[in-house]
Amino acid sequence: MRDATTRDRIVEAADDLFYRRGFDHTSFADIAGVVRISRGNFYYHFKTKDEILDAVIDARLAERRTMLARWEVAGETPAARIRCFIDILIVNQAKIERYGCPIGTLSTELAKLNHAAQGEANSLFTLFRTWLRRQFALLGREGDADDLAMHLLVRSQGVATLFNAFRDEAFVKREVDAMYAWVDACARDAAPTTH
Amino acid sequence: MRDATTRDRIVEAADDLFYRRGFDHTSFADIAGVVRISRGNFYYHFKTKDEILDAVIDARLAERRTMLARWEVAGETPAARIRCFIDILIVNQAKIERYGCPIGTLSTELAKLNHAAQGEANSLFTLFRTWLRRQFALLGREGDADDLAMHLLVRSQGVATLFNAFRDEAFVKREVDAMYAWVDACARDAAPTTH
DNA sequence: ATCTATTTAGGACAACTGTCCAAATCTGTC
DNA sequence: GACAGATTTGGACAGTTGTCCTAAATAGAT
Repeated sequence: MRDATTRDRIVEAADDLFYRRGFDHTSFADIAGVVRISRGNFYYHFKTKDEILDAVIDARLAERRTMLARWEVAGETPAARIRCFIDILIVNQAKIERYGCPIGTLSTELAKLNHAAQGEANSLFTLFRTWLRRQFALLGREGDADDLAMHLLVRSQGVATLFNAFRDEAFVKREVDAMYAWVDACARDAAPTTH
Repeated sequence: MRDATTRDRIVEAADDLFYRRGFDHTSFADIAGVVRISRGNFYYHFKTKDEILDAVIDARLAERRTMLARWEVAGETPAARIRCFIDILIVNQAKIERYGCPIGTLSTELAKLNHAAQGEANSLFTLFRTWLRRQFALLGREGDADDLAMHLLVRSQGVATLFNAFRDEAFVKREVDAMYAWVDACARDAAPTTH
């Protein structure tokens, strides 16, 4: 806790490598090579590889939390905030094309490894799910806000997976536009001021 | 090619283990344990682990091809055939809940490993994409058949990923019903016999 | 300048990895 | 029953893995 720079650099490098190569396929040697540190030095900061994973998940949680908070204070409408979420697919296009969604691919990998940190990793999903649910509720869809949140997660995850496979930017644009239209339709259905 | 039983048993066991644990995390020892074979025997049937992966992908391609052909001869409408695809999420519910989609998770893993067989694995996606595209065209949506096919892949992939994370059967049922309704709407939009 | 606690380096350790080989075993034919 | 080819065995191999320990280096306070 005293000198956090080395520990933070380890977490930062592990975060990046876990994303790009996967948790299991990233070795201590890989991380050490990036941080320029002795392999044996890890044990001082983390007792096991799983502890590094926990720290990486915590870092991702904190980062996404501040990102969501930033979207809140913008003073925009709930629909505009939801569009910020959809825009992740555009903003992070290059990385998603190569490595997929950082949250979805980690969750998938840990499920296959039957890893103890599955629940921790899924709390990343839950963070977005809860945030989206609140936005849909503010939109006037209190009744099915959670279903709508899950539906949007479904579509963003699916787009990320297939973009990673086919690497077709036009496909992403089409799907993002369709998600925009879907959010607008959600808002329209909520306001009973029909023609 | 002469005596295929041992080779086939290796491919079958590898197929299962690659799905449940992932390709990278499955060792020769794991497969040998299932097939009850000496570790050294692999080299007689396959020179490298990558050759086993190729054989597994070929086996999956053949299996899915016959499955799609079976859905064709049923004499059903294109919409009914598309529903067969959606029903995979219900029929294979237990496995998808534990291990995700066999095609999507393999594609994702090989992308992270930057593996040479990425293209081979993606041909599994292409198989379904092409088949769905044909069904949507038969439905009268020649113009955007491929977009509709990709959209359905998006949603099934997203549902598989999030089902694997949250393990909520009611969520799958909701999303499958929504996909049913979406297919019906596609058919309705195609036939210009509006009210 | 000395002492103490923190941090790092370098390597030992056993287990496991994919690959590869020589010897043994099995199988079917003459 | 002997032979030849196909199949399998068990282990060698060099490399990598996560873990762990001890000694050295560093930094800060006195």
